[in-house]
Amino acid sequence: MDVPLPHLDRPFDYLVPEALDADARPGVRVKVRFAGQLVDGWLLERAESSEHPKLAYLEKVVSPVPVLSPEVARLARAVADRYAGSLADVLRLAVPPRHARAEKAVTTDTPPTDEPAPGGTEPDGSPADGTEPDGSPADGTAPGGVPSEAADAGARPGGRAEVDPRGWRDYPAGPALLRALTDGRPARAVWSALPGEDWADRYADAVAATVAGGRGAVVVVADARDLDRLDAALTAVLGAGRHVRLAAADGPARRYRAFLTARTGGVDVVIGTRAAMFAPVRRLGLVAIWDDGDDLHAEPRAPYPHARDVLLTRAQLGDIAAVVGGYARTAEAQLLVETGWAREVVADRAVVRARTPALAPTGDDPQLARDPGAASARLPTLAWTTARDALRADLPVLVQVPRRGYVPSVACADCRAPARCPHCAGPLALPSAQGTPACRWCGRVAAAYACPECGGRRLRASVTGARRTAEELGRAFPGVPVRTSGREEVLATVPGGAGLVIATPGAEPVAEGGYGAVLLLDSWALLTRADLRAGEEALRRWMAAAALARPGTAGGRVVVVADGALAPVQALLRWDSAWFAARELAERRELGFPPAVRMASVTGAAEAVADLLAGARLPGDAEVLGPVPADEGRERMLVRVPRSRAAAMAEALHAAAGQRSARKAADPVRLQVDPLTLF
DNA sequence: ATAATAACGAGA
DNA sequence: CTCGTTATTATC
Repeated sequence: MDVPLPHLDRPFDYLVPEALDADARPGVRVKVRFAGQLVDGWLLERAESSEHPKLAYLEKVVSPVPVLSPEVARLARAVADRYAGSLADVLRLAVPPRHARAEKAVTTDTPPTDEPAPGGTEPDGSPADGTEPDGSPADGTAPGGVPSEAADAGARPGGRAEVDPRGWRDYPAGPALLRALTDGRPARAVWSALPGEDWADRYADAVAATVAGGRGAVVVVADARDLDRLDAALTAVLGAGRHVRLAAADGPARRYRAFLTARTGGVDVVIGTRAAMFAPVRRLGLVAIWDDGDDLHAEPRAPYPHARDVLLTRAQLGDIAAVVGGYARTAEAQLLVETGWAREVVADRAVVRARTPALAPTGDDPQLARDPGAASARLPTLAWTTARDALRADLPVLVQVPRRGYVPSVACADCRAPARCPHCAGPLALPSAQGTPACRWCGRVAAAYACPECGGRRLRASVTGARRTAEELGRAFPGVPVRTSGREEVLATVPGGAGLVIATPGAEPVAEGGYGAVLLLDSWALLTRADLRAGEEALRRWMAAAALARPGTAGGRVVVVADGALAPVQALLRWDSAWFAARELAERRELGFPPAVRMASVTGAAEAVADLLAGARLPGDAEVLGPVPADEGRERMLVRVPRSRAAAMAEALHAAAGQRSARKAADPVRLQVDPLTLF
């Protein structure tokens, strides 16, 4: 039933009239009379009998095309359960709106086929924690990992085309991963890409290996620029017409057309932005995501699923291989490695050293960094000389500057460590300019705050990041062409000669031959954000930019304007995001933050939030934190449970939301499981 | 939403 | 005890 009310989140039985018998197949959109009115719905399955005494007839089959495949239907149910949401909400994300013209064009003579999903661990009815990919390895059904070279020898069925591992040879487990894909084994990899790596080519190789074994693939990237790059790489490897791209930005007609092409088996490979995470693919053998730390992977519509988690759930449900890749590793990916669910695919340190640009921190003089005055004062000396040398060598220089608009928060005035609540480790904020700092989570006032890092007792507001203009930097290097790449206009590539490129994070163009120098400015603005992921996010952005530099042996240099003692800076200098992710995950275990635990946020009017939580039969070990004020007079509560209780918490919250909607509680409450930002 | 149903209370 | 009104609950 395509109604978003949580208490109606279950199937309903209808009679099928003779005239609709042929068209009424599982997966089609239907219209039925429900509570007196016509509503949209999904035909999930045909049955001989029903428990229900008096059934109504199906009103209409909207289109005979069974757009919802059995595999995606099962996935959508699992995703709804995980995120305390309704099946209807997930299906709205999974199946794009119908476009009649596109449908006519695609479904001339290719009816969809529904062979059963390969293998597959049945979720055995209960919304058990066992369907979760990143849970404890104790469920026993998760062999995981890339098979070793030795174990793999001779196991391969004959007659299958072997794909050249090309750049995957740089990673000891790489060739075995590709063989596993060709052999149709559900290998699971967390891939840390080398600096300078052409990630799109590597993903094209992985897809080609999967296709060579007769299976299909889904690859999700964060934005249109990455998608263009992957698109080109796949076309080069597979040839044209073997894959489709699925992105909301491509428009409804193109999107639906691509969707139907995949659904009807016209192609076996779908790439796209997060709209593609539910793409129906025949004999799906591989799901992959690039740069899973990018917050664009989080769906902003209910129930707010994250592309990484959807793909991993999909892999878990169907014995499908999974690759989670990026230059930087997220704490979530680290958890996959530490629980043994996935195996890491990383290069040897010697190879990392050979590929990494020369990386150096430069004394983060806060006075210089913060001073909005003269251009010369804005660039620390090392950054300036590094850029100058690269330009003299006729090489391009990339300057990464943070975007404006970071949330003001409170940090130690002496060492600039973000100030956290001594009680619950939430972020401190200053309610007014001269007020006492208070926790934005538990509301406690931190009157006698002392910095745990340096013992400092003074606090200051961290200022919002200021964008350097191209003109300002241009003045520092007269006569050099300056390009900008940012929100208004994103450049995909720049030519190889001397030139300055000013880019905001995520918009850095690829330079022909690599940059001679990369400058990472205003790091403190990234690091002092009031965000659980500030360190991880800073490292992710730095690595993405630094990866575009030439190797140190070819003159590539990176200067990060930050204190070299800080952990994210250390991780960058050593090009070791696995180390940082392990550290980050350990810290989150200690503080009780996701992904070490599962959290849900309940946001809405104060009474509504209290009402919902009062009606929720939460697991006994659930902690309820808050309330803290949210925007527009609403407030927010957080529920925290151990990962083993995640399914129970989601179920309890969904049921409580159902009770509320059943008695027509007006003021809405937003439920979010593992929200990206906790404060 | 809306209709069926259970619960409740006032007046006979 | 019955009727009429209101809260509750299911909606195939």
